[in-house]
Amino acid sequence: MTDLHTTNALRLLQVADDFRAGLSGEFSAVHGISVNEFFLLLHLERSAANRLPRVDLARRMHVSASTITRMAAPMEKVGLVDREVDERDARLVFVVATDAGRAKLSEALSTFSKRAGYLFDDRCDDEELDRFASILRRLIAGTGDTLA
Amino acid sequence: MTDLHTTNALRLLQVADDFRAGLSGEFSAVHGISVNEFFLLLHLERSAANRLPRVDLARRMHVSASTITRMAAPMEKVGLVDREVDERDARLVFVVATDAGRAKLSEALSTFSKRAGYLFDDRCDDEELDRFASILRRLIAGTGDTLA
DNA sequence: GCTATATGCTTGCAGACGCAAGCGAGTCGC
DNA sequence: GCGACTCGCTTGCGTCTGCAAGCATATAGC
Repeated sequence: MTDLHTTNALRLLQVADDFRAGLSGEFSAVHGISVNEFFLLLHLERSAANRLPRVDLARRMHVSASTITRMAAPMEKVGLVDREVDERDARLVFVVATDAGRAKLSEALSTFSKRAGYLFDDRCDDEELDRFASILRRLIAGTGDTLA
Repeated sequence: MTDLHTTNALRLLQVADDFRAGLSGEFSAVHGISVNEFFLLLHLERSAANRLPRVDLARRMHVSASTITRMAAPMEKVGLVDREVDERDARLVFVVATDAGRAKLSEALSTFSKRAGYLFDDRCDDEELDRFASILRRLIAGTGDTLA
């Protein structure tokens, strides 16, 4: 039908969509956050001092700067993140994870891991898992932001 | 940091997002369609008679029925798809690909394959590609709709 | 045949997002 | 210093999407 590259890309997108759709439901029901909010918190945790400028978050998350502004606002209200202005450069506004934010991330991450387990367990042995991770790592390379 | 299942799932989502973001720009610029419209056409092509009930499309594409309604309308206007009502059951409204729709899909698919080539080429050898495809196929299994 | 229920589709409304414009803050050249 | 440019953030507007309600059609029980 089509070449292997194409088939792999199609399957990749489909698996990712399926997984994300499953996550979305459980996240909003159990943790009260969206998948994007989860990733925002995760990016913060993986960063230097639990904080990132808004423009950095936007680039890492493949969303526009305005989306970060509008995502952060309600999260500040609920106390998941705080707002910090850089002392040197007043243009930079950091999104910083609060203790509550890190706790929420931790809960959500365990849900994430559980579903990741459902996805891979009984479908891959350990060696395949390693190879899979190795390939994915190379496919990410070039974007810069690691996250995993 | 975290177990391999989790790492793989995170990387999977990230690679898929990166790839989809890249596609999105080229699709709208070169072919004048969105990524979702591309997938709609692809699902039709992969189906029995180049046509599917709207509710089926919705399930396969992980979107709501209303989204299909609103996606199909402008595509009918442009002539990419047609509308057919089932003779036996007047509730079923099929979305059917026109010749123009299949041609558009063919163009877009070549763009898709090109980008899939960029993604995998020089990063995986043939054996890895096979293993990758094998794993992804198993990860999809269970949803029913194949697509690839 | 008639009512009750289920199914597929569409529409009103609200939420999330991108783009472009606007504003404040920093930097460079003079 | 001072103007011109750049950069980060926010806001207005249009688009896309999901959810819930409504409508039309089909099916089951009587």
